[in-house]
Amino acid sequence: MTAASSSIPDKLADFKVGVDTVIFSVDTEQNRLLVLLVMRHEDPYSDYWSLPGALVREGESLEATADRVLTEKIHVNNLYLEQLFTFGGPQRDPREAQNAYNVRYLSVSYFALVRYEDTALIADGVSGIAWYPLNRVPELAFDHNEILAYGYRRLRNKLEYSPVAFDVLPDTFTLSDVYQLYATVLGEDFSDYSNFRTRLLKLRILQDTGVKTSRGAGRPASLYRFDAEAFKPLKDKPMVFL
Amino acid sequence: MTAASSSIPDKLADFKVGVDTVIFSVDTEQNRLLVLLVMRHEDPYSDYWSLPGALVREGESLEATADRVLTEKIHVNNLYLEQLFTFGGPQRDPREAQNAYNVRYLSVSYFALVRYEDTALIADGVSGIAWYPLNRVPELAFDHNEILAYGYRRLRNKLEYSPVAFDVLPDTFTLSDVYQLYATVLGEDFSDYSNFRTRLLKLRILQDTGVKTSRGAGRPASLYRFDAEAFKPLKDKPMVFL
DNA sequence: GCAAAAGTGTTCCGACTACACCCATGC
DNA sequence: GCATGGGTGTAGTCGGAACACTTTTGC
Repeated sequence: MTAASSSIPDKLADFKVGVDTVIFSVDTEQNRLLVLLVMRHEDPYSDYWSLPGALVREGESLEATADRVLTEKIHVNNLYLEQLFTFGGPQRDPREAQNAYNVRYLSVSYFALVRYEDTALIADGVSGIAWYPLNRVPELAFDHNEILAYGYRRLRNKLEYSPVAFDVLPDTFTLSDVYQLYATVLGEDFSDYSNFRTRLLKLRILQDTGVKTSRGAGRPASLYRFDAEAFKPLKDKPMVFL
Repeated sequence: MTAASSSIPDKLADFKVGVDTVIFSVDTEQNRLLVLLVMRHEDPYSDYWSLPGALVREGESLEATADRVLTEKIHVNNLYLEQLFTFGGPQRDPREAQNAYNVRYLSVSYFALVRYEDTALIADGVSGIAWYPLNRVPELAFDHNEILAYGYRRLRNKLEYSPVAFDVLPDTFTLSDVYQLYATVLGEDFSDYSNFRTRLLKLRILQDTGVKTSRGAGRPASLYRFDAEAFKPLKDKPMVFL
């Protein structure tokens, strides 16, 4: 880490480190992008919605803390987890001012994408917890609106440049499932369906299982499976998905 | 990196926060990409090269700490500074084990790009400090090789998707100056010079000053100036530079 | 003249766009 | 049949890759 400069008269700051997670999910029924929020019940920002978070415990890695936040709030089967950004300016947390020991709070934010169908909110009766459609998110505690905005930017990028989508889709899925997911996150006007389809298949990372599925009216669709092996050579190559 | 053992009580960890900076520079004379390293003189990792860093002081923001590291080591005129990643697993720093109070060290890494010509290393006589060509970097202290690798990835991305290059170039420059910079960072085979030239001019973000400059043999080149106004509308748009 | 560096133009080809159109199902 | 959603094909266009060629300097 750091070379402790030999001449430091200035006092070093003491920190508690928090992990705030931006947890996204896609409601494929209603085509909405959701984000998980929890209601605060303590000062500061009591009665404000906020991103789920926790303070890092002894012996616990940052990522483990993020995992703990997730499992405390939802039962997660499959997900994608990635570090976002670290906010650490002094005075970003009002607790610092009130604190006699002058402890600072640092926030390492993580961004997660989970399967909506496989998650069950843990209703503990007391603390409110809810999926919010992204466009209806209220004013949040701390600088959480800022963190959320940054997380959303990152989600869109991830979707365009990496196959995260298949982490959140079921094992087998139709091509319009994929399209719906992309359209929900990126906006309706991101691409024509048939062109999207062509480009996606040209990547040769999807296997046609041959199985057809019929959902109401219309021609039955083929079920596809993500081929992790076929994707490997493309890993870390410059590539665009959409 | 999940280390939360269940036997540990739920005590919160106490942290000191360090800022480690990956400082890049381009030696346009010799077409080399350089990174700034400092020699450590204390345990742990005494006599190892490491990234310049410092611990965050009371009342000091993370970015201010990064700035302090820069000004302590070099006189900087123009630069680009951006947060990279936060490394915070337990046991990444050997000092943690020796420490009776069980204080953990978190490292927030920053990445900077500075003008080689405008910087002067502060030779304090004691601690070694040097520009290393990227391909000759030795084994570094802590996980600094990892941080450096990540910083290099980010530098290449920045160059391709944003006009950082013009932050490090002089006010006026020739088109091959720009090309040299890109080629040095991205590798010789990233593009043909004339195609690079065409694409760059098509962006219409460079003004031809009309002034010619002659450097030895060959036809004199036009000096261009970066037009920040013309770039504004392109800001945050999806665009590729190279 | 020749070498060296700057600057221009041209051809080829693949990718993306915008559609039109065919196919298989429920009702 | 017809509406609905799945799936295929095609013509036009844009932009990048490769490379030949011209221009202006130093020597």
